[in-house]
Amino acid sequence: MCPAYDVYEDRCPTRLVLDRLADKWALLILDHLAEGTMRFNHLRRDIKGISQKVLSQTLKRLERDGLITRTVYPTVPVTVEYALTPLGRTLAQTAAALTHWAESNMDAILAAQAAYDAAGAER
Amino acid sequence: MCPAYDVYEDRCPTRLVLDRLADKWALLILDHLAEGTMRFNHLRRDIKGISQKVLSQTLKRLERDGLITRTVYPTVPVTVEYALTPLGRTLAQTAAALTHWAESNMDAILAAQAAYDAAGAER
DNA sequence: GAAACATGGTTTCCGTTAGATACTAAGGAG
DNA sequence: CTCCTTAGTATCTAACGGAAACCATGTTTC
Repeated sequence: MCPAYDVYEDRCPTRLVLDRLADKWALLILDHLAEGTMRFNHLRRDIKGISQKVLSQTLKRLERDGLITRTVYPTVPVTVEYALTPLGRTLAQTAAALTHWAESNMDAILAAQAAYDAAGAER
Repeated sequence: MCPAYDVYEDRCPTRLVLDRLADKWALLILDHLAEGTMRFNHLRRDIKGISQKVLSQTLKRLERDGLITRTVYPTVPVTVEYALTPLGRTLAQTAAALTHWAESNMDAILAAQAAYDAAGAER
């Protein structure tokens, strides 16, 4: 047991959570669901490049963690809606900070990579 | 090209960055380096459970992205120090938000998982 | 003089995972 | 009768991560 949770400890449960949060697709899904309730194929279309399997798996994990809700409507064909829980909404804000950081600092990173690769090529 | 960067676009470079940031080990390393300059084995000891290979690879990627610096001192045995760059420091703040979220919301997530698993077992 | 220890890695192997693709069920449109 | 939609599951393969061994180098120990 961890008296106080500590992500640096190997067996601390926070590690399990960090494993889940530190996932590109989970962050994108949470970030996107912050805009409102969405259906499976809607998410699949908007989050370009995600496969059906990974989307399905990631949604299931997020539901298990209590971050999103999954509501099935018995229409034909069946309709399934995903929405953030209050807990998920707090995390989505943090996730948004990460995606914003990425969008804001892209240029600096691309420049650093170019400089690094150029220095490496000279050797 | 993305006129404005957009993480939802498949080929946008922000996706590459998000891939890198959304990595458990990278987040922990950045978060830990925020406390100050550190050497290889120091990081390895503090971040419990990380393997040498993964630590080495992750440090290399972070250096290439311009987030950390790597300084070699020709002592015996050789000393290598890692430190955050100014860019890395801004990201470390965001990373800290994630690890803090994990530590703060552990209980809620564990409870959600238990409830989910209990409901699933009944079926 | 060989053996052990410290540093900061690289190499090798193996198992899990992710991604691509194809398929399912169940009704509606053409 | 065939194709379209919905929300997934099944299957196969390629890539990735972790464990452990190995490397170079110099100092200390036996």
